[in-house]
Amino acid sequence: MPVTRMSQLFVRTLRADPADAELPSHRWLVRAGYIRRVAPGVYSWLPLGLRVLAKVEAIIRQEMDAIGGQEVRFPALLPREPYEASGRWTEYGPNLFRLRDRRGNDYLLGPTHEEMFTLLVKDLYSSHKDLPLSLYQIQTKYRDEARPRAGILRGREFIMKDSYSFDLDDDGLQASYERHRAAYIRIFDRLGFDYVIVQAMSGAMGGSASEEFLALSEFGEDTFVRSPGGYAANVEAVRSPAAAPVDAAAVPAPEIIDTPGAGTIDTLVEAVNAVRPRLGRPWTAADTLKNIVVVLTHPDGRREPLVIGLPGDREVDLKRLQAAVAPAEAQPFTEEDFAQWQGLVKGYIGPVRLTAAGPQAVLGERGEAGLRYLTDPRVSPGTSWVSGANAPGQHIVNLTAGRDFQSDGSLDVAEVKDGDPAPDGSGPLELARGVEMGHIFQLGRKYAEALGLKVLDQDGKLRTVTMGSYGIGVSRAVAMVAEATCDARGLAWPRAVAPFDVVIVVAGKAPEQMAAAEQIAADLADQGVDVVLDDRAVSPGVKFKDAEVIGFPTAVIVGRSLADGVVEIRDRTTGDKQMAPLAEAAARVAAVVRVG
RNA sequence: CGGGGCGUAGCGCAGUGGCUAGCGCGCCUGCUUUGGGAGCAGGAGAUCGCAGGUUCGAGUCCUGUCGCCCCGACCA
Repeated sequence: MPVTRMSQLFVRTLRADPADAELPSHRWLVRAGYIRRVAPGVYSWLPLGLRVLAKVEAIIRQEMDAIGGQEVRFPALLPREPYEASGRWTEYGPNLFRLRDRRGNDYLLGPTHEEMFTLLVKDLYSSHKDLPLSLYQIQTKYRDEARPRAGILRGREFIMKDSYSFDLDDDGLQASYERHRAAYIRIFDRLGFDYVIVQAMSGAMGGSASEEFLALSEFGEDTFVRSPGGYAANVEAVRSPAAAPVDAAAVPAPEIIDTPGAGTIDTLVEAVNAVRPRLGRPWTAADTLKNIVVVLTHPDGRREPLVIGLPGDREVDLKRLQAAVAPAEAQPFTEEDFAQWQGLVKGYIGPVRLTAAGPQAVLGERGEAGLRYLTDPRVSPGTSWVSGANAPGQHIVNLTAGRDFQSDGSLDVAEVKDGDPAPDGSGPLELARGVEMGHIFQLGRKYAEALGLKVLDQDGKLRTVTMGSYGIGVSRAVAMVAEATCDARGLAWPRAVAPFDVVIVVAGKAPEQMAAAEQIAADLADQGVDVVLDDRAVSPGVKFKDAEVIGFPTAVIVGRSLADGVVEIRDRTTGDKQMAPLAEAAARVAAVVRVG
C-alpha cells in the first residue's frame, strides 16, 4: 500500500465556513475538502470524501454479501414504460427527473428501481427452484426534491444501496425480510450510529410491513415516538387506540343548544359550559367533535372533498394525513370550496342535523351533503360528543357515535402528542426526531403483479412472486457519521470509515525528522495501514489544524522530541496523547488501528 | 407553492449620500521564519448574476428577469 503525501493530495481546507452551510457536518465536509457543491442538492466527491464513501460502501457490501445478496448495477437513465406499468410515472409527480431522447421518447432518472429488478428477474427466472433470490446495487439515484438541504444529507442526486428479495410465498418473504433486518443492524452498528428501528408507513412504495432505521438527531426530518416498553414508530405510522365505549342508553338524547359566535373550539367550550354546565367536571375541548374539511387530489386529477371528525383538542397532522391518503394529495378547504358546498356551515359543521324525527345525516355517503365522512379512532361507537348542528349559532350535545350518527370509516390522522398512550399498552409515548438511514419493506406482490413476475411452482402452476425492498442512504450515511462525530475543531471519523487511518505530521524542518517520518509511514503502509505523510513545507500550526479539520483518527507527530528518540501519538476523538520510542511507533499505531 | 434573505476575485465580506472597485483568507515570486492556521516586500486574479431604463456619469437609482440560501409546505 503506497504512502499518500499531503503535498500531493488534492485537497484544500478552507479557513472560513461556507456561507450556505447550516449543519455542522455540511460545513466541515466542505471546509475540510471532502465535497463541493455543483448545483442545489448535487455534489462532487473529492478524494477524501470518496475514500469515506468507499469505506461505507465496503461495509454495506460485506454485510449484504454475507446474507447471500448478489450485486448488480442498473443504469440511472431509464425508459418510461416500466414506470408507466407500475403507475409510478404518474405517482412520483414532479419529484421525478424526466427527459426525452432525440426521437421524443420519454426517459427518467431512476428514483428507485423496484420495476427494473422485477423485470430483470422476470426476464431470466421462471421456476420456484430459482428462489429465494436477493439482488442489490449501490447506485446513484435522482429525485427532484422540492427543497434539498444540508449538503449531501438530502440531495437530489444521492447514492443508495437498494436490495430486493424474491420469494415464492409469505413465509419466504418474512425470512428474507428478517435476514435483511439483521444485516442492517450489523451495518448501522459498524457505522457507529445511535439509531432506533421504528414501524413505518409503506407510503408510495406500496406493500405492508415496513420499518425505518432512524439515526437520532435534533436536525432529523422524521418525528417518531417511543415508549418505555419498547414500542417505536414513525408518527405517520402510529395507530391511535379507540376510546372506551360508554353505555349509549346512559347518555341522554341529543339536544340542540344555542352557541352564537362559537365558531371555534375555544369559544365553543366556553359557550357550552355557560349554556349547559355539566355535572362532575366542565366540558373541555376533548369533549367536542371537530369536523375538518380537506380536498383530496387523486393521481388522475379528480378532486374530492373529505370531512374528518376528530376530538376538538387535536389538530390534523398534515404528515399523517398525507401518508394516509397517498398517493392522493390533501389540501385545506378554501373559501371558494365552502361557497361551492353550501351544505357545510363553516364553524358549525357536524355529522347530523337534528329534526323532530331525530338525527338526520348530513355528512357521509348517505348524508345529504354526500361527502365522505371519516372519523378518528377515538370517535368509536358509544362515545358522546358536542358537535356542530349544521346551522349557524347552534351545536348539539350528547351526540353519540353509532347511535345518532355514522361515519364511512376510520381515518387516523390526528396529531400524536407527547404522553399519549402507546397502542400496544407499553406506556406513554415520547416524541423524538431522527434521520432516515434505512428503510425495509415487505412489498408483497404489487410490482410482481403489475409487471407479471410469475414462476411455476411444484405443481406446475404459475405463482406471482412476492418481494421485499430494502434501502440504505449511502451518501446520507457519510453525512450522518460526520454529523454525529464532528466537534468544534472539525471532523473526527470513527476508524471504520476514516479516509485514512493515520497522518504523520512532520513538525520541524530538520532532515532527520522527515527521514524518521518517512520510515514510520513506510512501516505502517507495509502493514496495510492507510497512511498520509504531511510533508508540506508549511508551519506546524497549519498541519495540526488541518489534521484536526480533516479528522484523521490518529496523528503521529515527529518533532523536536525526536532528539530524545520519541514521537507523539494523538487520538483525534479522545484527545489522548502518548509518547512512543521511534522504534516502537509504527507497531503501536498499527495495534491501535486494528483494535479500533 | 408561501415567508425571509442574498447575488461584488477561488472562499468570506465591505462598498456610506452617484464619479478611478476594495479588505481578509487562499494563490504566485523572493527573503526571513518553523510545536498551534507565520513576517516583510512584490504580484496574478472581477464583464459587480443577466437584460433594459434614467443620467454627463450606475456596483450604487428604476423596471424586468435568472439564480442561490434559510424557514415552512412537500418528500421511500
